[in-house]
Amino acid sequence: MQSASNKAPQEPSPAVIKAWGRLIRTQRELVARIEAELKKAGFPSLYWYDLLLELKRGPEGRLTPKEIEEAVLFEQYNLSRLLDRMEGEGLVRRIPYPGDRRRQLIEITDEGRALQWRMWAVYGNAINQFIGAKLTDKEAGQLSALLLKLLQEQAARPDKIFSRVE
Amino acid sequence: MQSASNKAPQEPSPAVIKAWGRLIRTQRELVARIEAELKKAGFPSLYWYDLLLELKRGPEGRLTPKEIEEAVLFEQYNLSRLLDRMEGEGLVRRIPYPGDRRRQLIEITDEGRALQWRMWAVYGNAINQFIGAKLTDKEAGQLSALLLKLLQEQAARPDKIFSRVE
DNA sequence: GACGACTCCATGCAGATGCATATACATGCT
DNA sequence: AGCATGTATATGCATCTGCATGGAGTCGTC
Repeated sequence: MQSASNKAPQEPSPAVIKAWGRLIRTQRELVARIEAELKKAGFPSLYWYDLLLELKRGPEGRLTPKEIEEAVLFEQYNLSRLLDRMEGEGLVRRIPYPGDRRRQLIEITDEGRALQWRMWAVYGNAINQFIGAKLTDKEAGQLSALLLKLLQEQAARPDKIFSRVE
Repeated sequence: MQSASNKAPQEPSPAVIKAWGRLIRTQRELVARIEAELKKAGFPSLYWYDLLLELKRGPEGRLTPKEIEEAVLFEQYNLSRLLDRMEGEGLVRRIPYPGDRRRQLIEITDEGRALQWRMWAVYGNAINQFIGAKLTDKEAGQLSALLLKLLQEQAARPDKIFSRVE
């Protein structure tokens, strides 16, 4: 019985360890470089950008905080305060959610849209420089596919199922 | 003249944008999951682990702060204070650097080694669960190779060189 | 329609981070 | 030697984050 489902700690294979190390390091490095570009241009951080972009894509430029949380992987308390700041800068607006007074809708303002747009000029350029210049489109596709596998839930493990006759 | 080397902002290709999005998101998600495992087991964050591991690998378990900075991509001021805390916990020790009194050597203590070891039981298991279970070793190798390309400096762009006759 | 359980968002407080700058030492130039 | 310049680490202060908890509103059940 080789595939016991108990909790015995499993040493990952060297290839897996290496891939994880590279993943964490590459992301940190690239984020640092890109953030530096944004800062150099006088813009706020990537989090602000992600949030603005997500809102812009939402129906009528609106999403609930809960939706934003999932979309950009933010902590609830953190998002709440980020929205305070962004509202203070006039980038978003809190409006009541019809039919449920616990919730609210966050709406991107014209100013918010404009900022997202201006940031993209810098951000897109940085992506191009730090990623586009290093990978062909084909390689980028392979990378996407591999990363997708990491995000996917263990889909009921169809492997070995065939061995369970009946 | 299609490959001008001026600074005109270049829109990255869709494949590249997608790859970048996946990279940033996958890393955040996996780090969050792994950090959650560590916390659940009562351990400090991955930064502490990385630092301890790096020290352990250094000659006699010692590195200068400068070396650590590069190895784990920490900000200087940040590292300085992290070392305060870790020293307070008895995990590392600051010792003078022979021949240069500006510098210092950070030495991992037995306690530090022990913590790194205990954390690995949880960390390794998490890596196995979140990465090892999703990728074959071959795929992990491909992922490593692609990520490596992203970290490598632009090696003198040998493409298109052949078109410059003479 | 009232109570308990739950969901959504906000917030007080402690601790961590970013930024600018300080401190201490080293090194090179004249 | 003396001074300007550079390198290594620390720190004051403002801001941001994490954690626990609070307050308001909803929903199901009786």
